[in-house]
Amino acid sequence: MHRWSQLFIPTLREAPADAEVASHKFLVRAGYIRQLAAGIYSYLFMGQRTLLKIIDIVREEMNTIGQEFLLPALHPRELWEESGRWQVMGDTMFRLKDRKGADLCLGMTHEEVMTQIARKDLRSYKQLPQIWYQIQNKFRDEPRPKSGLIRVRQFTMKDSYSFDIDAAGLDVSYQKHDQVYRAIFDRCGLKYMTVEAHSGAMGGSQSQEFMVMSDAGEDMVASCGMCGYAANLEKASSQLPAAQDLPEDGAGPKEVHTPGMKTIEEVAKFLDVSPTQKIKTLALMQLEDDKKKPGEKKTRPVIVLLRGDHTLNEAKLTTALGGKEFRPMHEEEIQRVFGSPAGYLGPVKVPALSSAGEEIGSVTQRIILEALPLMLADTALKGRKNLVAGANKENYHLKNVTPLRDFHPTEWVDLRNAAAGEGCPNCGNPLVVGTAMEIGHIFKLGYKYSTSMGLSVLDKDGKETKPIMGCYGIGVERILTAAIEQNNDKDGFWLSQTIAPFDVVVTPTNVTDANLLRTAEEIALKLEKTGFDVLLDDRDERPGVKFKDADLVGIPYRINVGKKVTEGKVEVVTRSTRQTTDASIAAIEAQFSEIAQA
RNA sequence: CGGGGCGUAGCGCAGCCUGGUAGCGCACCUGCCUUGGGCGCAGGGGGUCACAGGUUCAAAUCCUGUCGCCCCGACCA
Repeated sequence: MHRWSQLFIPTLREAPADAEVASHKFLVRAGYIRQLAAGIYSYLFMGQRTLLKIIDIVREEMNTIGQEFLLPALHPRELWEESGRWQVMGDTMFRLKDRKGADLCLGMTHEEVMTQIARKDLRSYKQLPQIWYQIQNKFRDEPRPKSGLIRVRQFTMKDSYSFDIDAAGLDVSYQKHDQVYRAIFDRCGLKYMTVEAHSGAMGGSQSQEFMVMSDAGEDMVASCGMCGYAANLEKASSQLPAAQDLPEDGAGPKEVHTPGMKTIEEVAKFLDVSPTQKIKTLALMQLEDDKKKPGEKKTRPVIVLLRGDHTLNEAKLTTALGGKEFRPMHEEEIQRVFGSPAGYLGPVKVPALSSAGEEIGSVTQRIILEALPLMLADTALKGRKNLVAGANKENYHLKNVTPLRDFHPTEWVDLRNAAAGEGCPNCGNPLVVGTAMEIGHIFKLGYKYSTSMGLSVLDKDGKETKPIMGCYGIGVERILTAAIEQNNDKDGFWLSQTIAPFDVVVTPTNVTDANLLRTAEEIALKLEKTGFDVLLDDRDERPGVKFKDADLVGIPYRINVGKKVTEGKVEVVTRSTRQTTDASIAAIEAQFSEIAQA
């Protein structure tokens, strides 16, 4: 039994001024955490106790499908050079040097180390499949840590990695994780949803995120209440109602004078057309490492065409560009490619790689083709007619612009952001867009690390084969923050009994009354014997102080030991509902067990 | 990295404009009192006013620089 009077639970009456979201305010006020630096927190008694309970659940469930490892947090540079990520990770990676001057980093994820182990000791297909996991600290020098424990620079992650002989095997490992993750989040008492996720720069592979809807989150999720479709906005698509085309006005593109009109809105209003009848032309520059000149970037113009009222989805564009970075064109680059200042850009008569599939003949020809701008048109423009676009001439726009007649995009791609109210891609029901917090992610990696780091085993036929990998993550602290975001009121928060630091706090209203204190101690001992985690609030404080603290600190039940003791009764209070039930002291084990689960 | 805000006692803040003994509430310690929703009374401890430099007889206050923290954006396997 823990006695509050002897514990360090530094509760605060007021939230720190710099806390914005509920979980941050309450974690500090309840004495769970204290800040050390931006995005770096100490976990105190109550916080650590809760996190350990979460970890117990994660471990128990993960042990049903995998084996627990513990990898180093400190990694040599060479390992990350092999996968190419020493460069890719940029400033997000914490880097340091040892006494000999050798470069090291703090692990932000562990694909490299896991693959290195697999590479050394996996020899045969007979050893597959394998699922290896660990629960460990991750270090990421985030550009902007924020919202208490929600985005931090050091945190606990359960990360697992699967190795399978083929894609069918990976499917099984992936499904196992899906099942286990659901079991974990269910047991932690979270309301969550799963969404299709952007697969990142590597493209193609399947990926699913576990999301908790919350304004404190950092992701946008589009979902359908009818058929259950849900996707991260980075990935979501939608059905659009047919847009009205303008009537043909003469033959072919026609210049119109639009003096000083630069924005879609201005031009649409001036010409009395809808933005849906306009083409939005974005001038971007793709960046790629120059193999001939290390450290320098090779550029290639990318022209993106969207319907006037749509916005570019950068994740989708990154995927379309095969994971390459991009940036907006500089003014002089726009002049060079379009021959016009920004504000009057359009696709007509701009030299770009056409989709007509030019035969790649001579070397010279290939070099020319590789230098041509890419023109990527959003699928919402497909089949449209008589649109308005910039004329690539200052103060002029073009009417009657029809795709495939007046310009030929390199490729048609889904590049736009889906928006609330648009039709679900599966069933057409209007989509809802909301804010969410990511608590887990399962991801089919494919052969990225097997290839870059040279992992192979012998198959049945004695032939070298690359195992296919998956990786799977859970943010341990995010389970706690999500739970608090979901379950709080003005006085504090309540956790599911499975993860709360204690099941119940026993509160004698006055410890100077020997009878009350003794009764409370007896109840606490009995409940502890029954299997509950019990906190006895034996502090010599007024009842109001103890009730306020009990409401604050996340414990799901409270037992008031007060004046009804003379009748042989105490009160059991459920924190979430504040429902109060009288229980008999003599039968407290049974009566409390009926309300809570032992 | 761009924009904004803030650094004064453990927490929340005032004082700064107009330079002159560093304050308030909560928390903390002692005593009395009180005991079902952050009691009351009395006494008390605690601060290099983020740091460095400058101006001045005198700097929390004015000037310059640096650092830290928060928010918005950019960024984010």
